[in-house]
Order: sequence, then C-alpha cells, then structure tokens
Amino acid sequence: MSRNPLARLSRQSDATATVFAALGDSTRLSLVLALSRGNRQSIAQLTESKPLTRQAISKHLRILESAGVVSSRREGRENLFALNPIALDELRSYVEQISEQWDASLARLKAFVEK
Amino acid sequence: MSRNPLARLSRQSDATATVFAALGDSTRLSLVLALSRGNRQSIAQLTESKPLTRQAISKHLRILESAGVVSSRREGRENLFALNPIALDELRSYVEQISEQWDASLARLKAFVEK
DNA sequence: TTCATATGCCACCTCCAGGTTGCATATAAG
DNA sequence: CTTATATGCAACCTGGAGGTGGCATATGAA
Repeated sequence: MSRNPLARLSRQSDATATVFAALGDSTRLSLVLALSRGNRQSIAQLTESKPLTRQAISKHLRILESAGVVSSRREGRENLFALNPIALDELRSYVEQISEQWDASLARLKAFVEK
Repeated sequence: MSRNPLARLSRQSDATATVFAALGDSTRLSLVLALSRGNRQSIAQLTESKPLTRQAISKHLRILESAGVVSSRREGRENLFALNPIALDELRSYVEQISEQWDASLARLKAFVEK
C-alpha cells in the first residue's frame, strides 16, 4: 500500500470518473439540485418541473443511483429519491486532493526558481 | 439579483455540467492526473504512457481546454498543456455549495423532528 | 538542404447516451 | 369493483462521443 497521493488518486479514478460523468449532464445536475433541498421526491414530482418524459427522468435517476450520487426507496406505489451525502464527500475529497497535488507542485517549482 | 443559493447554483449549472462532463472520462481524468504533477507537457509526452493515438489524446485535451480545466500554449513545434487551477477552484466551490445546501436541509429536518 | 519530430485537419467508423412511445402492473382512491 | 396514479420494461430512433488512419505543414536537428 503506497502512500503516494498520485497512486491513490489513480486507483480511485475509474469510480470517480463515473461520478463525474453522472454529474456531467445538465438534466442530472438539475435533479441533484432539486434533491439538495433535502426532501425525498418521487419520479413524478421530479418530472413535473422539467420538459422531459417521466421515462427520461427515470433513466437519469438510475444513472445517478448507480454512480452512488443518489439513493432510492420504494414506498407504496412511488419510488422516493434522495441525495447520498457520502458521494458528495468523496467527490469533494477527490477535487481537493488534485488541488493539493497541483498546489504542491507549483510550490516546488517556485522554490526551485527562487533558489 | 437573488441571494438564494439554489438560484445561484442553477445559474452556474450549465458551465458546471460541462466541467463535470470533461472530467467524466477515465482517459481525461488520467490526463488531469498526469498534469497535476505540475510540469507542462506536450501532446506527444502525454500520449506516451497511454494506449491511444496521439489524435485521440489531442481531442481529449481540446475538450478539457474548452471546459477550462486545462490551458495550452504553443512553444516551438510543440503544444504545452498545464492544469488551470481556476477551474478546480470553481468545481470545489460548487460541490461545497451543494453539500452545504444539503447539510442545511438535514439540519432543518432534524430541528423539526426534535421540536 | 534534408530528415525527423510534433501537430493540425479531415474523413470515416461504431457504439451508446439521451429521448420517445406503447404496454403491463401494482397500489391508492372512489 | 372500478378507476386513476406511479412505475417498470422493452423496442426503437438519432446524434454525437471516442477512436482510427491519412495527409499536410511547421520547426528542430544533422
């Protein structure tokens, strides 16, 4: 088990690409936005405000779910969706790791130049 | 100009979806990773370690560039690419805003239940 | 000058993401 | 029981994403 941050990032990168891809569609991003209010919402509710078919929204929700961004639970005849805060945390940590890596290398470069 | 955080998020969301989409491909994510070491690298250099054609890598780099994740500068006969830290900052801020929104709504819910 | 290297541009191919419609089914409401 | 609502599933369509190879061109090296 290496502690090399680049190696760690590279190991995670496939799953991370999936999460990024899930968020890389404006419809899905708007769904995430709608769910970020914290209320669990059914597919029908999430469809109401959007110019798409219920089936389209349903597909998007499945994509978000299989990426771990969202989780669902059947309740009666409706399927209620909510954000999965864990995915947000992982995403944030990934972005921060890349930023830090980048900042570190810039600092190294600066130190070298000023030497 | 509303101060409503959801409205602000929604206004940004199109550009943000583009950035997420740019990072939502494992090849491009690995390019970002390679560039996160901080050295400017040419297309040929970035292609070396990958099982793809130079043209494919070139296309991916253009996508990253038009999303603002990367910037390039022609130098002699080579085109040198580097990470654009601004995009990373914006991404981080977006993820954090969604997280905060989510946390706030959970807190509200908790307060309501415990009332 | 001549040769090798680094890119850009273009045409072309294949496959899947994003949408739609139609039909079946389960559950709530009257 | 009958009707309306909420979803799931499957077939189908279309455009663009991701790759390739070929050829032209600019620049560094011998």
